[in-house]
Amino acid sequence: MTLPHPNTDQISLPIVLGVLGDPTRLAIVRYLASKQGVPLNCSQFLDFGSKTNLSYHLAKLREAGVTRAEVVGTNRMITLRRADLDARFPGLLDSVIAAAGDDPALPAVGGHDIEVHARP
Amino acid sequence: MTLPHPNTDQISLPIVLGVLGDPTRLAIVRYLASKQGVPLNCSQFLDFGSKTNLSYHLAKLREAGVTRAEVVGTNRMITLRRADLDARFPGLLDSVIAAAGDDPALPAVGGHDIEVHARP
DNA sequence: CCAATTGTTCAATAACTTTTGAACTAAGGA
DNA sequence: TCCTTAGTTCAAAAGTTATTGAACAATTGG
Repeated sequence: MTLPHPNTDQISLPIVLGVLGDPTRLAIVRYLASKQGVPLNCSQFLDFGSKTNLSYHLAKLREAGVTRAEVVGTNRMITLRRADLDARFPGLLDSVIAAAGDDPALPAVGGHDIEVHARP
Repeated sequence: MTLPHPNTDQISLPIVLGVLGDPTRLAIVRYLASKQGVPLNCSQFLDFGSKTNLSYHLAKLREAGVTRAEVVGTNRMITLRRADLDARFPGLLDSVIAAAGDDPALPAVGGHDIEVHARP
């Protein structure tokens, strides 16, 4: 019940760049980065597209090695493969995320920052 | 007789990433970077594709703001827009070029390094 | 002027990408 | 067991991208 992911050394630069060169996927990556490693399930990206469409984009990100998806019950918990990407392409992810943050043409990251344990 | 280029502030992150997510164009950018700012004409990229195909890829790079093409006689002298890209997306180009250099799946950059003034 | 060099444009084609809705699977809770 | 929630798969449609060869334009050198 585990989904296929490339090993760190199988992650390909042109594939990663191509995958990040899509506004929807870039928004997903930005959102994941803003959550500082907290895993998100697919439904939390519904602002960025339909359920079917997200399934497609999240599969692309996973197959490229940008994200990791862990099966937990009926959920796929999704995280950025930050350490793996930093090991493979030092500085790349940071500069992409920083650049995306500065670009007013891209949609602002929504949500409630990194308030993980919301108090009632 | 000047070709259209985006201004620095018009350079778009997803477009740049998408354009770099092609092995031919990534090879062109690597090769330009290895030449340290020395302008190259299109014919010097013929290892990476046919003349027609290069015209296509070089136009993509130029329109994305990754390269600059200056018309000099019948030549288009091509340079990387390093300073503009660094200003717009700090660290991005450097990390891409470094990552490309480490990736054994990509073709090695050929040519004669930065020996600009070859002595007879 | 003539020929060679440099690169573009065009049309055709093939291949890939994105998006959609309907149908589906799989786990969890009542 | 039945229903709900979470997400995938499939096929179709639409759009985009890459590649090619033939024809073209523009400059330069003889």
